[in-house]
Amino acid sequence: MKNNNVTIHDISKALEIDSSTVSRALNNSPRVSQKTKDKILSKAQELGYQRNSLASKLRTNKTHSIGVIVPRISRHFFSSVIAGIEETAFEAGYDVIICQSLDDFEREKKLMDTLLSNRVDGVLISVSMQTTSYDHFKEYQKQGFPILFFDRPCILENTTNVIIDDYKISFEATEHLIREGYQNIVHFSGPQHSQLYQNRTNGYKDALENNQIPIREQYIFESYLMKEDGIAMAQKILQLPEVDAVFSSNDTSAISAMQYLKEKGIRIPEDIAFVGFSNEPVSAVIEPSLTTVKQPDFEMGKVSASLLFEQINCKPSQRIHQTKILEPELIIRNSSKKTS
Amino acid sequence: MKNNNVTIHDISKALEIDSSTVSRALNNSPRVSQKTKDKILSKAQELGYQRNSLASKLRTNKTHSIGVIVPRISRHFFSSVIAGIEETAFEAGYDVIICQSLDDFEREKKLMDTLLSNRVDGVLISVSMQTTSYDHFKEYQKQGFPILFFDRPCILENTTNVIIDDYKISFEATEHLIREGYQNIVHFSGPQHSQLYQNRTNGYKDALENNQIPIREQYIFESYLMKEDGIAMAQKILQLPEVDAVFSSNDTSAISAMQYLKEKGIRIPEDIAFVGFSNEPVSAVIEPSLTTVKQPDFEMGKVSASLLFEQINCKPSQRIHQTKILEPELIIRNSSKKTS
DNA sequence: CTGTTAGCGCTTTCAC
DNA sequence: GTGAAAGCGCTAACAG
Repeated sequence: MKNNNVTIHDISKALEIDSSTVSRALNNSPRVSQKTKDKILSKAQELGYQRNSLASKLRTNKTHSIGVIVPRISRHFFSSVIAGIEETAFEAGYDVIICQSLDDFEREKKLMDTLLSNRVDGVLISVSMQTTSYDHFKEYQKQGFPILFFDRPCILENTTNVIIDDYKISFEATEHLIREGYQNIVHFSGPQHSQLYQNRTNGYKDALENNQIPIREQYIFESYLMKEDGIAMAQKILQLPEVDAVFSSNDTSAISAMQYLKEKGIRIPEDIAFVGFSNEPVSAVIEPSLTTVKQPDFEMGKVSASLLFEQINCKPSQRIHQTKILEPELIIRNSSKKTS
Repeated sequence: MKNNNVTIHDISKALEIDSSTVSRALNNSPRVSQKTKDKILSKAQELGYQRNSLASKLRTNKTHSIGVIVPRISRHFFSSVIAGIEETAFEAGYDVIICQSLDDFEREKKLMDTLLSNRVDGVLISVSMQTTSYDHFKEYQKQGFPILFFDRPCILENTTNVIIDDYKISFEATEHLIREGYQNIVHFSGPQHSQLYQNRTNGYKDALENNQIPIREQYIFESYLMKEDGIAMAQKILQLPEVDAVFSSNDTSAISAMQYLKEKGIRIPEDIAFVGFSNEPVSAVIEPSLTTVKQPDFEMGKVSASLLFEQINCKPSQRIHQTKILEPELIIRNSSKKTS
């Protein structure tokens, strides 16, 4: 039976080679002869040696790990971003520690703290919905700790952000519906205190205005991304008989709305057009043949991670802070032109 | 501007109190007077002290963290399990490190290694589809390291597992369809080298046999949980005109099958009954009014985490290994009785 | 190419 | 109630 606590010193003793040489061999240093390396490696194997990363991290002050904080990993958008992050991190030899804030501000702060006390080299974060104060982030950053905000940007100056052009794509999606002949377009949005959802709503509004269509506030449905909000949306939409199209910038609620309607046996008329953000695979199932907004989720992960690594490998004083804007894509599968 | 590298020694010097007392105070030891505690705490705040967990973990040989390895966090089943794990871990004061193997055996081994070298106190794992050899797990366990397998059990003796009674629920689901009048029931399954999917297929087969319905091998669709498999399934099902019901124990592929059919403009006849494992929110959207298998995902997370903590807080020699079986639920929303 | 030595930041016995 | 001192396991000058 192997012993769990084999250290380089045990190997050192067994072989009568100094522990520093053992350490070098284990790290594949060119300053150790192949012969000694082989001896050490096979002894390590034999004794069941398992490196203690804690000790090495403590000593070197480099952890080769980054933290990622997202509201919920179950949201398809975020798990795709994480896939992108992991791919880039893997190539760069970094470990990724994934955490979920559950959109809870206190939890988010606690997670930041845990990550920092574990000395991750940097953090990628999509802040919680509840987050309105960015002061503590600023504090960390001032200390030279690399933080990158993705999807939900930090409103402060001199921060690094990777975001999506929500305004533009929402404008385009809405204009698309208008061009197809729809006039009574409902907008499923998210929490309006969120910059991100505000941008989407503004894109929608401006597209209407740009086409001389009046903006009706009762056509804009706010939501807190909960199941109940989706149900409320579904109930509201039934009371607006003139509606002929939906632009959803919030699939989470759109899905529960659909689900609710289906459960009640209510069928949304075929001639109501639906344009959604295809975060969840669900939207593809709901209306796979219709227009969707394809978010650059995986790409966002890759871009964010590379930018963070740039920051990490750069002296705090020389870091360039920027806001990178990624473009979603409007995928028009077939025409949903109004027939009536 | 705060300094990133404030240690207990800096506090110690500033206050002329020994660092050991500072350490005790920071850990809220009863052996320090309230007065000194207050002084130390406020100084720590002032200097922007941030504990170095690496050092403390190294010293105490306790990390208060556990690792979780799942194939993919984007699968709804797994993110629900993780939610359960995190809830229980949080209550117990443990950190959770989430990793995805992407169903890649080599990656899984590497992740195990990383977790171990970071000295997590235990690991919860749902092994990758590719995993056929469990020897390395056994090795770790022999060394007294607590490992718990969930969802996809370890076939070896003396391991702790938390699984779902797949056979039973598949039997019940199939019998339900038979009772409703269906005879030509297709089964969407997963990789047949996986015990889990075998159990599901066996449940399906035995239900047919139990009702004197012949088992037709061409009615059983294997899948590797990839999008292409779903498409292949969809194509196959179109060539079996007598099919009147589907029992899907693999929503991932079922969804892409549905999606493919929708994209092609093919409608599955209304009188084909569908019973699925409702892991993904999608199935609820596809057929929210029909029967589904509700898996105890969140519960599985809670149960698994508690069992792991029991193992952790128990000497290796005194650990009791068991296999806990959780029961899914057949949710019959309304009758899908055959009308023809 | 290998050994000596010091120390990363923290905790914990043992004194007093 | 507080201090002195040792050491967790590893790495990195520096020396030879």
